[in-house]
Amino acid sequence: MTNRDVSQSAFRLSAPPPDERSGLLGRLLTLIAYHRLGPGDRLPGERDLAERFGVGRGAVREALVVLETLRVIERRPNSGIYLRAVEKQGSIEAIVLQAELGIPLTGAEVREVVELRRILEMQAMRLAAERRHEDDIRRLDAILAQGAATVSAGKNLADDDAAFHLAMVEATGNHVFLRVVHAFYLMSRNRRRAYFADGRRAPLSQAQHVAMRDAVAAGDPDRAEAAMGGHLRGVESYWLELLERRAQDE
Amino acid sequence: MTNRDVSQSAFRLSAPPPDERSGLLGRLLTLIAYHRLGPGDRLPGERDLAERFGVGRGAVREALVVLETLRVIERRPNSGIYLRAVEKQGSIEAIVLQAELGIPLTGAEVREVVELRRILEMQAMRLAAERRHEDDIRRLDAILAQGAATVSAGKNLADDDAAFHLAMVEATGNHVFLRVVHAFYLMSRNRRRAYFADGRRAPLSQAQHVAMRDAVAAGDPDRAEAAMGGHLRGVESYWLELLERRAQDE
DNA sequence: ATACCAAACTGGTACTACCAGTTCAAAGAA
DNA sequence: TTCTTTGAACTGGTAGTACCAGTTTGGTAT
Repeated sequence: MTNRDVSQSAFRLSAPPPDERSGLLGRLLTLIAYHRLGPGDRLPGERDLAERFGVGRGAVREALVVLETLRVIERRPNSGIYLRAVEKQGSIEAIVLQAELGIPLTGAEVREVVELRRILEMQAMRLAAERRHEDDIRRLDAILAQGAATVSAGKNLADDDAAFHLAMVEATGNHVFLRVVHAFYLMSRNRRRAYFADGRRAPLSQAQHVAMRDAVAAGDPDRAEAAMGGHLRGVESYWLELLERRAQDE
Repeated sequence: MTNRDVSQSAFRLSAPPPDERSGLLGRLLTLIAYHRLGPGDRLPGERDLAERFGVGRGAVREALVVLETLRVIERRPNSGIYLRAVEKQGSIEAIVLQAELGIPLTGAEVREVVELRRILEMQAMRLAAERRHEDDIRRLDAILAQGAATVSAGKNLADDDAAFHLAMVEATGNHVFLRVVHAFYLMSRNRRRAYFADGRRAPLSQAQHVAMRDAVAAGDPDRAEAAMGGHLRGVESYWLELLERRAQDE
């Protein structure tokens, strides 16, 4: 790439999946990254942005509303648009958005997500084992059956895997809990698909899932937690190894 | 300014308007509640909503964009606007929005938030005690000093309390963790202020906070976790008693 | 009863116009 | 020169219009 202007960002190069950051939101984040804007910095005005991106002002405003909702920016009437301390004040959904736009998580974020996921899911297993109802077990079984079909067909288990883990959290009966974990699965969908691209991993996951289901059905929190712990160890090692590989590439 | 760390803290809990539901967002949610709309149901068209609320279509669209990013609704081009399974698929920030609009949490939500908060903060204390740096301890001390001043002045400790707990999570070094807990504190700010409206609670909280700070500074995860556990027990009992009182009123 | 088609309606988008504040630099007063 | 004033330019907030390209729907012809 030789030519470099604002619209052709250097940011795109660092994104392994050139997942068409064509959307206005992506282009806005690209602009922020390109100009190295930090907390407190002021963005161009709405009219300026609209002209720069070749879209209407309404479209720009809608994108800005999203970023404001996610606590990425702050819009001060009659003054301007300002960046907030993203890494501290941003919402969890902001990371989800980031993932949807094809912006990969930073190394630090990956480690943090992995750590938090473990905390949440380990506790979820305890609660699920203590409180599970028949409906929960039936839902788990249905997902496992679906997963078995997916494995047989040689398809990607990623979504069935997510459904299983989310159903486990749902079995805690805590919907707020479910929302939080759901956000984590939304932000890591691409990585999960990549993980299961290696077909050998799916059967192992399925087997571990079955063990987890049984522990929960038996109402054994300790066994359930241990099963989840072992399951997560395998997944986490993949994520962290991937980080090391990425670090060596640079 | 000596306590610049505190006042210039990244956490702005001073919220948007705790105002009535005068905003378009609140009116939209009111409409949804009034018509008893559930998952899958279709909302009136944008033009209809605009006329109904006496605002421009652009304003309606911006409100809808917010609800869509929070996964409350789904907008299908050339078809309509549909409600999603809020309690399962909605984002955590949707609850924050709800709180900002003055819509109280349901009893189930309160119990779930309390439970999840305990899980998160107990683990946060362990990690904080293991990893705390000097900066973290200094930040905690600054917040405690600020809190002491607040108590002396007889003011409401709510925001200092939140700042302390968030600083604890920040001491884990996990920013994603911080984001999640931050959302919890955003959604419960009003309740926290009500809690500290009884001035007798502030000194107790301060004392417990000091104990927690010491345990973390000493690098003792078990003591830190236990201190947080005791602290939370008191707070939780207030929340749950409040629920019983509310239930009896009905 | 079925197949078909056109009108009505939908969200997506651009553009214009106006308001009410903020910002800031130039003009004026000390 | 230094400080004050003031006004023009600019800002986000909002309403309104027009058009596009699909979906939905109801009535017509088969």
